[in-house]
Amino acid sequence: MDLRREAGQRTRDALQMAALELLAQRGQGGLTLREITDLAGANVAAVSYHFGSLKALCDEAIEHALERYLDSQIQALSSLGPDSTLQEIAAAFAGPMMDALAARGQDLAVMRTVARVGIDPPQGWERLADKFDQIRSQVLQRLTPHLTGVDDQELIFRTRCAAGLLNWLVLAPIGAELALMPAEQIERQLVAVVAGAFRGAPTVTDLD
Amino acid sequence: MDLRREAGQRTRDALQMAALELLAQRGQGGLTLREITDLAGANVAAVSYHFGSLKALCDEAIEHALERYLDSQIQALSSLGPDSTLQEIAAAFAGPMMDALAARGQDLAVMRTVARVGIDPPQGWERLADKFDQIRSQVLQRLTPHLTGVDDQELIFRTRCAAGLLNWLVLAPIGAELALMPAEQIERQLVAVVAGAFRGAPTVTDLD
DNA sequence: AATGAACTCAAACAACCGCTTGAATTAATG
DNA sequence: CATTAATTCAAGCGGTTGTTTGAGTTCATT
Repeated sequence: MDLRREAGQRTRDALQMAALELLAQRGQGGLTLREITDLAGANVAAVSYHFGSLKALCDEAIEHALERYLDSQIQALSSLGPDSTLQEIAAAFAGPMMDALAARGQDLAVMRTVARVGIDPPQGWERLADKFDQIRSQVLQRLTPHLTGVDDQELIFRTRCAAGLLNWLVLAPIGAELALMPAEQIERQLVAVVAGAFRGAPTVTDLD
Repeated sequence: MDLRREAGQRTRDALQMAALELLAQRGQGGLTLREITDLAGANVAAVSYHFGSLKALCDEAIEHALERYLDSQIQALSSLGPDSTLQEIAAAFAGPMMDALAARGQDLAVMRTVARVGIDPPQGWERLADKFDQIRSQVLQRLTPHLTGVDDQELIFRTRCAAGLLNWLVLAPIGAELALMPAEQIERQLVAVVAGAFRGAPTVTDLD
């Protein structure tokens, strides 16, 4: 029982990759069993055989993509020094998304899928809630020294705004334009915007 | 020929409103002919009779919503004084979205539909390109005096980031949480973030 | 009252949906 | 070589999709 199982795993992976690609393009409701199997070069029955149902396949692909993204962001944030600047924090926060935009390929599909999940959350996403918490607390911890006058609730709000901004960039057609810019230019301008959103510009000027 | 035509217009409007509501909830691919007609209290054939097809109905509802939003934002921006602060510009820019979040109702459906259009653009959106240009040039004109060291391309980039941030807030589930906050708190925190994104936080500190 | 246009309706249409089935294929095991 | 289990396949299942059709209803006009 070797070659058969390897072949099975291969079609399993191909199905999951095809599902991810279509999920990134059109979201959960916009894909079809036949589309996936055609793209993967498999038979329609392979989905039921390997995953049980189309929904189970999509759930697994989404959760896999989401976990992959969260881990990369956690790693980027935890590699920051203890006295990092606002721009360094922003660069770490936006890093995975920027890298995906520059690399195109499968990473971009992962990012697009993650971003779509932010709009239409799947049902099992609570299973990854601790990783979200981990990211949030890390960002909060790094951000607090730079924004002493801002309470935690507002810092979380700004972090979610920054995350939403990034998700938008990879999802909207502007992302295609972005990918044409030199990577260093994307990096510079994006870090400036994200750091600016973190810092904010309150009406009552209580900044340092 | 009076009462009959009025009744016809009534079901036409009901269909368009139902389509808008479902478009806001689930996007272009996630709605069904029967769902729309059920919500509107009409027969399935009414769609073909009044609009020709489901797609034509959706296109009309989307374009109507988009035009309504663009006009409200143009009006908000043009009511700004000549020497408005960064926060006032941000408030005008985010105004329509904030108002919709506070009002709930049909305006929110318009905003959600507009935001979804930003991700999956309909084919006829070029017809409104001049209104997009109008908004962009107005924002640029207001923003330039505050950010003398930043070129137009980067200002446009920051504007699109700010727009994406707003779109994200009305689309993502965080929007539901936002609506629970006091309107003044939303206003204050959102203006701070948008103005912060406009201002940016470049690594080379060339701010005033 | 009769005509005719504007509109609505239940029923049906082909096409496609996700999913299942039983046979065929493949490769490890006795 | 015969057996057995894992995988693939074409074909078909009931159900739903968007759209069409022709009869029926409603109301202004004659």
